[in-house]
Amino acid sequence: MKTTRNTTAKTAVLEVFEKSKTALSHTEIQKQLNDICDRVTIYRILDRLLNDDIIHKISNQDGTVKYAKCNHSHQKVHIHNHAHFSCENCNEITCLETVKPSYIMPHNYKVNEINFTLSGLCPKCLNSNI
Amino acid sequence: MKTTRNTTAKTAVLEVFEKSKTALSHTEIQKQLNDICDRVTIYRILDRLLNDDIIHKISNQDGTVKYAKCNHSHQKVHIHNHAHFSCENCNEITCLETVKPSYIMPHNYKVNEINFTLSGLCPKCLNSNI
DNA sequence: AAATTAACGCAACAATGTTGCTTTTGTTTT
DNA sequence: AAAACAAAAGCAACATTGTTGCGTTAATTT
Ligand SMILES: [Mn+2]
Ligand SMILES: [Mn+2]
Ligand SMILES: [Zn+2]
Ligand SMILES: [Zn+2]
Repeated sequence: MKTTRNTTAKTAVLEVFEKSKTALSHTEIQKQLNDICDRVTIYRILDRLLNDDIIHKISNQDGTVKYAKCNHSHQKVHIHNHAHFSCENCNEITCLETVKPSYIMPHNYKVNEINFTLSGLCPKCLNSNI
Repeated sequence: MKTTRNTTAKTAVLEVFEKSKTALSHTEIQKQLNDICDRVTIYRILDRLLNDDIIHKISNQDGTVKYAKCNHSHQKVHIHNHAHFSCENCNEITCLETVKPSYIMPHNYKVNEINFTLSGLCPKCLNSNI
């Protein structure tokens, strides 16, 4: 059985996530790490963290991919049913943990996951744009 | 004022969309066109069709980008508020024109657009997997 | 038919992500 | 504490996707 190790790079990446209030792209993580490791290493760390349900991936409408820490209290079954907000002005993506959409599906579909992203102006940008 | 022209390549791309029941990626379009034009040309045609609200763009959770024809009856204000379904088995993406999520947002956000993608098994794959 | 310019083809480039292979390092075992 | 083991890192090379500049082609107007 394959065990996971706590390397310095992985710890550093986790610290970056811990400090950030918003979701982060691979490039943003790399910049914050000040090149303490190779970019491939960051990709592999992200893969592991995704696999261990420590972070989740958010694909934005514009094609950018970001990652954010999961803040669930380690349930057995891990479901990401919350929405995300993408600000058109500052391009920050935040988890909206409280926003869970309700919807009616046609028959004969099996839904395993949902991805609900809203875009517009975040509170910060809305206030500064009065 | 810049006018748009009906070129053979653009007409061919539109025909591909017309024939397809599912959303198409740039690569899928290129294959169906049998290289009648350069790949850059397809990108530029897609840009124009997006701009003219003839197609809309769907970014999937896995990072793939697809496009589908808009089937609205040319309203003045164009809103894409329908959901999309992404099949984990056949990787097809379809518009769910009838599925429109309801949700409650926190204050101080201005929502301009929503992007709601569900993934799982489509009716076709669900039936063949019994 | 000639003029105009949107659109095309091609080459070059950029961003993002993946893979193979050797070396390093975290963890377990002796 | 040293040796053994294997996960993870580093590095180079490659793949995919999308963009840009520029000379040429072709759709549309005059
Ligand atoms: Mn989570
Ligand atoms: Mn539409
Ligand atoms: Zn903002
Ligand atoms: Zn399917």
